Amino acid sequence: MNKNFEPKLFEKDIYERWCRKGYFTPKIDKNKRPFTIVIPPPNITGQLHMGHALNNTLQDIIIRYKRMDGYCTLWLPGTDHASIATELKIVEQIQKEGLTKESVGREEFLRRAYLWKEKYGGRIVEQLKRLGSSCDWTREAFTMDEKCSKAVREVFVNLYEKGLIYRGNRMTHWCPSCGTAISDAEIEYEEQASNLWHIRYPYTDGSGYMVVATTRPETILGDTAVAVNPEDEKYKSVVGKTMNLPLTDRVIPVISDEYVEVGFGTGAVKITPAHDPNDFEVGKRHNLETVVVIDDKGFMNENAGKYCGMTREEARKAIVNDLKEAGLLEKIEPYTHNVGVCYRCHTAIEPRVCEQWYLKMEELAAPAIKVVREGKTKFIPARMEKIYFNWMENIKDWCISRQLWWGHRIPCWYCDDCGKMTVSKTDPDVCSHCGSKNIRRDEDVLDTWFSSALWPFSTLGFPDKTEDLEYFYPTSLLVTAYDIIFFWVARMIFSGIEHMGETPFPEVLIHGIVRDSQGRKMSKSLGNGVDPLVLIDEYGADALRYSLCSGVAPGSDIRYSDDKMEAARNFLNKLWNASRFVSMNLENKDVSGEWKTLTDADKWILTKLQLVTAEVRRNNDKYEIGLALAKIYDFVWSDFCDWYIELTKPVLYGQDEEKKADTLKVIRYVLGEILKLMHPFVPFITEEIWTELNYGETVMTEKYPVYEEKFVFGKEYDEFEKVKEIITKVRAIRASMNVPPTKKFSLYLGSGAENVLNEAIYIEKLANVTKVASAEEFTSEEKVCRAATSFAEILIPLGELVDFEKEKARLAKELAVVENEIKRGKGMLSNAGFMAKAPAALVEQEKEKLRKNEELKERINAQIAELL
RNA sequence: GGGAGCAUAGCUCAGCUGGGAGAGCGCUUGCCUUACAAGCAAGAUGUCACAGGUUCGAGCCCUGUUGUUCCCACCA
Repeated sequence: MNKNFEPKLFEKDIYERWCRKGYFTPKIDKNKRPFTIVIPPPNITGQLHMGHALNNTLQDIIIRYKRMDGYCTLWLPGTDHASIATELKIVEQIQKEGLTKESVGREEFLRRAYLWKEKYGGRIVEQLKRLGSSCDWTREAFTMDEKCSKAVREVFVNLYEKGLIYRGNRMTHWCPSCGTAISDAEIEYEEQASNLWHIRYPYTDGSGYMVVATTRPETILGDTAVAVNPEDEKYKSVVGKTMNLPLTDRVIPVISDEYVEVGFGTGAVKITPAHDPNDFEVGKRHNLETVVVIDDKGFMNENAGKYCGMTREEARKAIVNDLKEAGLLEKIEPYTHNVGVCYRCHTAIEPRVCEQWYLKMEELAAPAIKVVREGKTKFIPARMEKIYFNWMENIKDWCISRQLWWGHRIPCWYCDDCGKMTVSKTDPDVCSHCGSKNIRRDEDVLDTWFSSALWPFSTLGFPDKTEDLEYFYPTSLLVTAYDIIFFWVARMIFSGIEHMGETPFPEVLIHGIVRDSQGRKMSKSLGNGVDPLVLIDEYGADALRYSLCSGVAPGSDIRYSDDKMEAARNFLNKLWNASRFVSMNLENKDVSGEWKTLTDADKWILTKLQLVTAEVRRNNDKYEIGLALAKIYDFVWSDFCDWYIELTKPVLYGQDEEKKADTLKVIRYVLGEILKLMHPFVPFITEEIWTELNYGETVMTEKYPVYEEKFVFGKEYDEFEKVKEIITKVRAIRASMNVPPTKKFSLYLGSGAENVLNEAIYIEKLANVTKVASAEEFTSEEKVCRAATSFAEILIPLGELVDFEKEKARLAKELAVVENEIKRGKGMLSNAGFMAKAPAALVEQEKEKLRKNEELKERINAQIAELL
């Protein structure tokens, strides 16, 4: 084995071997319980970022743990076609050739998109592999593959036939840059510093003007009324009057509507039904005309007169200018407000009235709320359910059509003769209503999330009743970040219930996002992103996995830092070297067969191993990955390396061959259990050591360790804790007395430490003393340093090295600590309330503690007396 | 406007059903001890944000306050 842990040397080979051996592919076994996770499919346009790394590491840890724990595990991977994102890439490519999307046509566009997908769509998959993800690649899916497309079509038609999917002419969020409608969930709000422009609207009767405040002067051209609150005294007399709409020759009325808030702005609101959702509603109530002035690309249209052809921004400037010149601009007030932007391209959303497809949500949401209320789907942590309920209970109909080409084309045909729609699972040749051949297919595609919503069953073969669907659905767990609870989790839940009759997963593990070392979100614009692939190159996939998961708690964000990467790498290096120690000692040794006799040190580590195994399992079962890792870290570094390995040295470097063989068997066994315990978290290094030390073909398919009563030795464990205490005490004295490491001395143990004398060999080696004997044997006149442990006194003849002042100070300090403890204990035990109400075991424990402390105090006092 | 999270060592964070404050990094001191200096040993460091309350007992439970981060809604 190499002196240092160098993951580059083996990660790739190991992953290839796992794939080749088919370890990731489950064999359906009705006698086993399935455990299924479907991957949150990354976009084909995506590159692995830290969020993916965290998300997939968590899934891999859980799936590897369950696999080792005897489940028939399936981690089903795949990718998402990412309608808008991919379409933008292709458009960009086409533009580079000086062409446009329209000029190349739909067919050619799609051909190019598929080519692009073939070429780049697999990038992220390869990157997931580098993380060690144990996905079943034989079942890899793609939201636009045949299987998933069939499911989409089936679901669309069923929902349409049930009347849940409908076409409607409504106010829609429109992204002028992407050129498509988007759903409510796809809008983000950004706070932007802007102005409230106060504009004078002159009355037609020449009786002056009314001042209207707006944040969007460019929409003036689309105004069809000005509204005031009916209760507003200020305006009661003007309702019904008409006014000249500035910069146009149109005349609009003053109307009254509850929507207007008295006291905000000027109390008068210009109404632009075509370009504002609230105004649209007002317009409907008052039968106002809808004048569209901005087109689908964000340019002013022919209704905008001289401003036609300008962008929204240019028009705003020009209009404000013209208003100023016309003397109609009362004032400009700085104003900060939230502007809705497209979550993909961050362009300001333009609300627009247009014909789109919608999914009626009320009926679908109700049972989806119910399953979570009833605990049939649990969010971990539970507080995430509030986010879910808040969204589901206020849900609006979902706009599912997109004016794009890359995606699932809506299976609806319009008849040019009878004008009716044909919606069908198979492509029709004729109109299903009149039989006409003059039918055209809808141009639009479905929202990407429409197909993602079906992911837990579309990937398993739905609508066909496949063996996979039968066995693996419902899946067992979904692991995702909180930012896509609305986009994805909620929609999968109602889709699963609607189409499969069952919630798609009983548990949803929500994790946070990865931030930079200062707690900021990683973003392209800040340039603070960290590339997980670079980290894998530098530190190895295991170190990345470890650093992402140590200290991770469900639902909370984590910070990335180089320090954490180094800490992870150091820990793995520690494991590596511990294994190297075992490996070197095993050379040319026969360790087959059972061990014969166990030393107390062996029993101590075996007991400790059982305790940590039980705890790690408990944490794993609750998906408390961070806690499990912390316990493993402690056990491996402190107990195994710092104590047990050191304890084996006196034996391994000694002459007793039989003892040596037994010790080797124990250390080899404990290391093997460690490798199994750690494998789900750091799969590569554990596999490398496993095969390097000839434990077997792979650790991946080993049984995850269980707590074994037969390896728990309570008495010896307690006894050995005493040995450790003595060693620690002697080392501390050596340090505080400035005794050089080369200076050796003897050690005498007082009454209470009789049993510990049997373990002298360990104390000699680890505390660096020449001999350990009973205090009764100490007869020398030499100056001696006395110290107290919790169970006995110890004597160290240090001769001239004993410094009375230092000794006095040390003992005084120890005395103070003990006296404080005694005070605390006495306080508790003399408290009537405590004695009456505290559990009996606790009272006993306190009594025992007090007794021990009083003994300790006596010992220290005796030492102080001795000193004087 | 509605809701949620967080506040513990210099930094990053653990702390399970209330019962003597923890880890990593950093810091101090001494060590190249034949697994590992990416290491070993020994240390120092806390008004558990603040104010009340419940309790025999509160970092943990309740109420309020402050600071901070986020989500939802979106009034021109």
